[in-house]
Amino acid sequence: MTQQAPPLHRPDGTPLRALVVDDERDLADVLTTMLSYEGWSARSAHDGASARRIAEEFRPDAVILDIGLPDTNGLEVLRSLRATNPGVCVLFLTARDAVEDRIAGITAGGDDYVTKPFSMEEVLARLRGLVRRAGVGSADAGSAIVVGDLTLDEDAREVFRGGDPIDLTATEFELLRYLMLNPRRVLSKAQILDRVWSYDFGGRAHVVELYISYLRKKIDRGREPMIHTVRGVGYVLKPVA
Amino acid sequence: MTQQAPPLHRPDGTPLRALVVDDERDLADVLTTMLSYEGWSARSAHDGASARRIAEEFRPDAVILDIGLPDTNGLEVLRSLRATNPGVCVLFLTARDAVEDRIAGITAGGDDYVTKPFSMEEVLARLRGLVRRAGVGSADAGSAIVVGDLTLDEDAREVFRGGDPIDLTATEFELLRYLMLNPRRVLSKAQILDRVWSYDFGGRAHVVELYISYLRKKIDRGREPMIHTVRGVGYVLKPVA
DNA sequence: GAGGCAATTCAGACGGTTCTCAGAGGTGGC
DNA sequence: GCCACCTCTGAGAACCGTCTGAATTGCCTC
Repeated sequence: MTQQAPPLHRPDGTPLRALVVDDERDLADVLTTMLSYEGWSARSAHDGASARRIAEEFRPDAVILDIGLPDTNGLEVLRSLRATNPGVCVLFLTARDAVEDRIAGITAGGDDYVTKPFSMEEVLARLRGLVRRAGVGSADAGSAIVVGDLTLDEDAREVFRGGDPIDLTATEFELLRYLMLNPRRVLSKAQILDRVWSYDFGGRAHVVELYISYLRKKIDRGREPMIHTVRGVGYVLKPVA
Repeated sequence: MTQQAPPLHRPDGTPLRALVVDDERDLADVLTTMLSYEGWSARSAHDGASARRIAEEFRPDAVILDIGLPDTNGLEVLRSLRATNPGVCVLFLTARDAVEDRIAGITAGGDDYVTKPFSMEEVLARLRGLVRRAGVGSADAGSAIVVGDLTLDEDAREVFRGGDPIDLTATEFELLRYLMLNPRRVLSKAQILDRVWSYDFGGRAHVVELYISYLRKKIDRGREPMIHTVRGVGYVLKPVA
């Protein structure tokens, strides 16, 4: 729900364009909607043929492509995308058990991939990374997020609080990144769950409390706290004075 | 009921449109009526089929959707809404105990949800937040409400009186927000109760007095008072000087 | 000034939320 | 295959917010 208004726009000022290609309509719709909220111009396609057609006319800067499409070979789609939109960034979606080396082959050109089921945060972060490295978006974007004396580097996967390095697990990192992308904004547990945990996660908001507690130990312990509880609502990350 | 006339209109000057989808007719009607008073163009639907039909023709900017609909799967309705009205804001209504398992995964970036039983203030605030962040309404709307030297920030859930931060509980916050949305207007206790407390609250207006007393302690103590009692009628919030 | 009613405030009970710990289960690395 | 680490579940305890009831204060009228 955040609408981060990241500096995602082309040199001419129009928003970056993303095309979502997935035959699971619900998933494609959710991704498309979310991308719109994040400042992208987003469209979706549910099969290879329409993907090709839309890509030609829409001219996306990035494509989120499920390579497990049923009607067409995902690689087919990829090839025609590349033919009509040379230089487009591609983020692959793939089932967990898909053969790893096949992925490695097709992502050679600087593309990236995410395994299903993924979290929204993961997809967005990867996409941001892709366009940043491709130099498509506005130039100023670095790979670090800064809130007060907290720094999080996406590429290096490093976190510092006032010079001290902080070791985080994967989940802790994603949670902190989400908080840092929304400083001073109170985020509900449901919101956090939706964004940081996989879309098929069945558990309840209790995990959020648990991971907030982990983060506090690593980030706030012995310091002026940055993570605050808003009882009955959620959590906020605030820079210290 | 207040008729706040917030700046809710589309670029072309017509009011924002909201569709309420709930099979509890009474509740849907109350919501629809209230939205109309608040300056929305509002309509209601009581099942999935009519929701779909109305949405297509009415083209709402926001939808309030009970995902516990009996005849249809709420998710079905959601899908067809998304298909015909891409980018529409959705505010989900859900029973308290059904919450966290089902919601996760269906809320795309900008959606939000409220658990039944809710207060009108809660629904309105969430809805305002949705359209504000989606950038649908008039552009000037920030997340802060200001009355005199009192400031209330919805996103950060922060309140300041003349620079001093003020810590409020959830109920206190909602009450103050309602007062601040109606400065200089005398609000009766019944009105406040209807608006700030859940629709199934059985208690009496005494709680309103109690919470006004809490608010005074936090906001007015040691300062020129802003909250005034109008004996036999209700309360008013006035900017000082 | 007395009486009555409205409003305020206090104190305490109750219930829900949140935090934290300990451990089970799973995953990936070696 | 074994080990280390990560993630999640469940339970208990502490904490905090909400509401009730009763006592007190203040206001208005007669």
